[in-house]
Amino acid sequence: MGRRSGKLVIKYIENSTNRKVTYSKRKKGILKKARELNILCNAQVCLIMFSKSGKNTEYVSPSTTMKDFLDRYQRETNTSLWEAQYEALQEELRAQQEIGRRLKKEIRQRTGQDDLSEFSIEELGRFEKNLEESLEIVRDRKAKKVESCYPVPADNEGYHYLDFAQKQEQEFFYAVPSNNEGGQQADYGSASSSIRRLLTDGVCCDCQSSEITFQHLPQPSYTNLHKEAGGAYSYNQTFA
Amino acid sequence: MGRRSGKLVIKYIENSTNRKVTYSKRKKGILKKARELNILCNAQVCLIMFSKSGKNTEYVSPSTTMKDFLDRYQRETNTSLWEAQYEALQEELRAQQEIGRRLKKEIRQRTGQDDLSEFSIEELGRFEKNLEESLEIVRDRKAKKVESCYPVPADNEGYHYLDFAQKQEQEFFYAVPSNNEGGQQADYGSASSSIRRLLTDGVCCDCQSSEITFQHLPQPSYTNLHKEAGGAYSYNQTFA
DNA sequence: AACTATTTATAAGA
DNA sequence: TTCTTATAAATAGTT
Repeated sequence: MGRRSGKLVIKYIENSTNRKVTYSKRKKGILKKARELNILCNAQVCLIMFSKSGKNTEYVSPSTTMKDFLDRYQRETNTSLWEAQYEALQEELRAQQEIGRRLKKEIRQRTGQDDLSEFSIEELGRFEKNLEESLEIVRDRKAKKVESCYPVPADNEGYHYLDFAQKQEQEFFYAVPSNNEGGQQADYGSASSSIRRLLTDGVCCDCQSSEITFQHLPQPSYTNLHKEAGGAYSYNQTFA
Repeated sequence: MGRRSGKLVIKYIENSTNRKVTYSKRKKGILKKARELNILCNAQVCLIMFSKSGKNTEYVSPSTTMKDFLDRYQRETNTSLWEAQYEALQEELRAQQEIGRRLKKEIRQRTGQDDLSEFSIEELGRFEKNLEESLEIVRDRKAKKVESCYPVPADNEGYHYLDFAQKQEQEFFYAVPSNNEGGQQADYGSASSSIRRLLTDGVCCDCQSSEITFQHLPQPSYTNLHKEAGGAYSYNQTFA
């Protein structure tokens, strides 16, 4: 089209000024076409252009953002434009989830909450022995703790210590019912929360549910950022 | 343009057939414009269209792929189309790692490998009680297993069963040294690997190392797919 | 899917 | 750049 005799040959415009003018005019034209296509046919259109000098112009049909548009593009074309960047991360996440699953199962098995039928008699025996050893360690620790908190006084005072220790035994080991009905909610300071809950509830922390929730984990800060970021790619109305 | 008296009003075409025809014609037209803009002005153009029915058509200037084009778009517009997703994944990974860390610590504490000094006497007492309960459960399971594997015969044969069970006790509980020096490497079939290793090694699976590796995790199948998919975004020359 | 009257886009000129 | 306008190109309505 235009004021010329004969068909226009589509070929790179060498003259810089002419090329720029043509780019400007045609850019305006194609943007208009994109918008018309959207209105006439209710089509969703995304158009991004970089001029030779690098300046970019974009159009995305209204009621969508560039990000949403490209998300849809990926979904519906069954392709992935950026999965490569996430691949390693996703794999790592899967591995970590698997680790968590196994660890939870191990704890459930250790606390008798989970099925032990898959183990042989021999294995159960070893497990039993292992628990006995753990029990031994804990008892030893407790004894040492008692000793350090309430050091054994001079020989002639020995009676008092033993008396106290026995009293403690009774209080500590039998005061809390096995199902912890009415168990107290004391502040246990810095010790690991899972063991804390174990100690108060008598069952493993979160192994009962399939998902562990750490309310005190830092909440991701991108949750809102993400929504806001969406607007950044919206329709840049360059044409009249 | 077209065979009509007066200017064309840009408005949604209600008639389905007309709309489809118009979409087809104008889609062809805008793709031609996109290619011409690329050739005439050496502009890089990306055009994606979704028809109302969802069918998509795309164009990317040659010598680029859709991915490269959008990478450039992000770089040069200083925007990020998928950073939010990346960060979400990273956050999720961090959370899972934290979960794993806590679970591992819990297991180490349960097996007496980890420091228990942070616990009070009272807590250690509860922990002890919990271990005793677990031990009870495991012993009960083992007893049931023995019973099911070697059912108690008629009353007058009872002696044989008890005799056998006692023999088992000795074999299972005292045959393996506490540090498992020279422990056997029997095949334990389908039971969970962490408990397996616990049973054979006498220590918690992988809690000693900071990272657990599961060589038998299913490898992601998309790894190669993705590379191949890359070509899918290249220039789709729809027009003549 | 073609045809073609007409509108629309735009190349060249100012 | 923007306007003007002659002309090519696109396409709406029709077959």
